[in-house]
Amino acid sequence: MPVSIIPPVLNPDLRKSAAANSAAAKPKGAFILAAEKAQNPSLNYLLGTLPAADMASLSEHLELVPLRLGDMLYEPNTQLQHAYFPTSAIVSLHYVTASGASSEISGVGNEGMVGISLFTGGNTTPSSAMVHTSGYAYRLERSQLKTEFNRNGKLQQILLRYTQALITQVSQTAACNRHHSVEQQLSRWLLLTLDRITSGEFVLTQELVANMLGVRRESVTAAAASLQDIGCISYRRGHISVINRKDLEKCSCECYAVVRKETQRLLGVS
Amino acid sequence: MPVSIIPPVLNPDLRKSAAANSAAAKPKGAFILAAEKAQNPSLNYLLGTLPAADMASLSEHLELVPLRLGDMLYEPNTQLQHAYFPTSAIVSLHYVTASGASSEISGVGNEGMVGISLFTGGNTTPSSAMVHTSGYAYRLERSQLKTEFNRNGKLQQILLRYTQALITQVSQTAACNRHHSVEQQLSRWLLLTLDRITSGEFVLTQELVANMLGVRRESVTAAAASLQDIGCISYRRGHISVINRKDLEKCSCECYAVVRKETQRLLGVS
DNA sequence: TGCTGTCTGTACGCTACCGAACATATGAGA
DNA sequence: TCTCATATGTTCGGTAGCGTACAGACAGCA
Repeated sequence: MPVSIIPPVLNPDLRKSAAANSAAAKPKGAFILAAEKAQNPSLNYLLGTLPAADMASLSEHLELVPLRLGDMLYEPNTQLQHAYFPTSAIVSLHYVTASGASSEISGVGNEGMVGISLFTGGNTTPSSAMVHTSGYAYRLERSQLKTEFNRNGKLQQILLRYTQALITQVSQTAACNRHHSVEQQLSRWLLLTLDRITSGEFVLTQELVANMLGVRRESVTAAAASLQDIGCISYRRGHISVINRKDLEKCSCECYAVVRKETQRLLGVS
Repeated sequence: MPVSIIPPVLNPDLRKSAAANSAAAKPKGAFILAAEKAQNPSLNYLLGTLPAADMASLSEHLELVPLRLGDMLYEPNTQLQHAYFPTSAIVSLHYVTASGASSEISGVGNEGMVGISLFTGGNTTPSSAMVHTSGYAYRLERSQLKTEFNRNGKLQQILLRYTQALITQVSQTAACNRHHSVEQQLSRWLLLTLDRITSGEFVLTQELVANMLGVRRESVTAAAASLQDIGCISYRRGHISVINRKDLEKCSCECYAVVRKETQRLLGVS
């Protein structure tokens, strides 16, 4: 039953103080994607919807940090110190069972935020947050987030809406885990992830995807081979590319469409 | 694949105006449980935590309604008109797939509220809310809930904490659906439901439980028989009784304990 | 008391997915 | 260019849960 998870990477950048705000512009972060454009908070949809005035007061507290594959943003029942607003990174919220098996609860990309529990008041959760696609995120200190949230402005409004979008995604994951095949779930996962990146190609192994879905690596291999035969995707060692998005949507269960539609409706984005 | 759901019951009580506030004391509601004590908003934990002052302003807007097995409190993508705070009723939030199969996303009893999306701002959800244990709930009109929530008082605080508890339960359902056996899931579901009632006996069919878990009725029959053999539960046509709670906890996966612990931590109850 | 609808028990073949073991092939780094 | 860690391919038996079908048994009601 135990499914091996990527060994957590200690990303020294994540330990730096806010003083080292420009760290991301230095080599340590630059390796992630050389061609990546200069980062900007508004690349995150939640931050992007804030009026200029709100953003002005917030921006001095936002710290750009590079997130790398395997970085743990939080672990079960440990106090979160920051909320993360991904711009190009993608984070997986997942739960690891007592027997060591894992499964993703929800993904978080540039449409969302990691650290809901900071403003709901719980501060910790039984789940973990792991980076599965390297990139950048802006982070905000715990106390700052709480302060901003309690201003009852646009940030509170959009975070509450995002919370509902998150609940929708988690709910859909629950139903999907119950009723849909691995191939359908793989299609759903690829589509949801595709919506969070710009490139159309994923840099990840089938083993990692298997951990996300909570299935065996072999099951992912079989499903991926099937999708490749149909011509939806193509893949090679450590890479997956979506070739035909329309066909991939046909291979997915409705869960993808439900989540996407709700996310668009609630946040006005995708 | 299609799993038949109980045909939605049109509960005339739910259509009455606030003027018929005392409806619950009349025969229509009385049948539910003759021995049931007079209802009181503080039987719901969320309402129960409110300071007297907050409660005073709220209580005039709270309407006691009887909820009966099969009542639908909301359906996918339709505007909610009320938030419900169960006292003795239990509601199932569930999703019905495109092929007609259903599975529970979370249960809501006297520890919670049905209608989160009213204050998050979405107003609708892709899921449904169906009563699976008859009883009572206090309800609050949509606009009243929003007004109260935006006061930024204790109600907002406790609702945000409840939202996190809900996310925990949904997340755990997702992981449980992926990794645990029907017998473990049945045990978890019975325990969670047991925490929401006072009697120790459930009035429900195996078919209904199967719809909740999203599995076949026969799978529930087998799991229930197994639990009965062990001596955890006993059941007869339309009734399930928990005989030995400790043993039932041993038959459950850790998901029950995780949800219960988090609920207690976040709400200080259950 | 007897009828009847509904709830529960049982059986059968089937399929998807699991667990384990091992073969092959890729590509990053020496 | 070669090496080797690691990613992917393949196989095989096992099993949990599904879909279907039907039998028995309970309980509400006439």
